[in-house]
Amino acid sequence: MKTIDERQQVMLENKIQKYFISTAPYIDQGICPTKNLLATSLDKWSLFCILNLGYFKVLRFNQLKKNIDGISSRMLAVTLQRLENHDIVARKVFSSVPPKVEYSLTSFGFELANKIIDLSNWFMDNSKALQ
Amino acid sequence: MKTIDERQQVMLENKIQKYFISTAPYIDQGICPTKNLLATSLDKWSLFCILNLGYFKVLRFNQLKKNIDGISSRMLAVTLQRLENHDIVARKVFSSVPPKVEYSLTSFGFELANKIIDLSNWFMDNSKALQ
DNA sequence: CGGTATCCGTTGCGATACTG
DNA sequence: CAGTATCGCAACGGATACCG
Repeated sequence: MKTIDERQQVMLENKIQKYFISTAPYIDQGICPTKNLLATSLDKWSLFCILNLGYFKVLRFNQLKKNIDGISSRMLAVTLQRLENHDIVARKVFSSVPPKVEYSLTSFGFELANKIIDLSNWFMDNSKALQ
Repeated sequence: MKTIDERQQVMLENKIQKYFISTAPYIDQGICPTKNLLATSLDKWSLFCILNLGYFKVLRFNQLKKNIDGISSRMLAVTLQRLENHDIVARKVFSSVPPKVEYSLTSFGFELANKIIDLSNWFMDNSKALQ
């Protein structure tokens, strides 16, 4: 059991202060960045999409659907659209018949994938409660 | 726009592989660690609880309720219980009348708070889409 | 003070069917 | 192939009332 010293505590307080200062203008407009950025980018299906695209680099719609066990067309479409709107995923359409659409991570999405997987692995290594 | 070189890609692939290997046993039991750890620890109310406890160190139930704008008793209770079950928050009961209960972060919760706030601040600094 | 119990509207999301 | 449209169930979560 590590102890939390005063210096660590002050560092955390400063970071939290920074967060509340930078989010305040959005809160005033009724927009919750916490919810819009974290919660919606880190839900279950988003995570699987990001990890799949992080691993395979480029995937088509039905390849993603096969890889992500249990996802419906609707949720995959909704999730990918949201990730595209957040500039996490890039969508490339080839105008051919039958249609072909390729999904991949943006550079922002690639950075995000790294941060998320680090957090996830830390969780798996350190959490005592997995249920 | 940074480019993603081959070395970075391979590093990410390895991390993702590690994640899928370490989660596989749970998946087989029908438990989804991704959902149970990330999604439930990082929802909107959990975040506010963690950040408040990170900032003020120790808070009582109704102090938390005042600080977290809009939360109901029910959701605060549910959220705190879940965080306690995940060993993120510690609950200390003083058997007195009227009752007094103090909440604080565990050392695991403190580490988590740091990781979450770093991710949140990175989001605020780098994301183009806040809605 | 620190919750729990209940009700109930809203949202999420899976299944199915359909389309350019 | 890559989605959209519609439906309907189930879970989430807010409001209110109540309790040790």
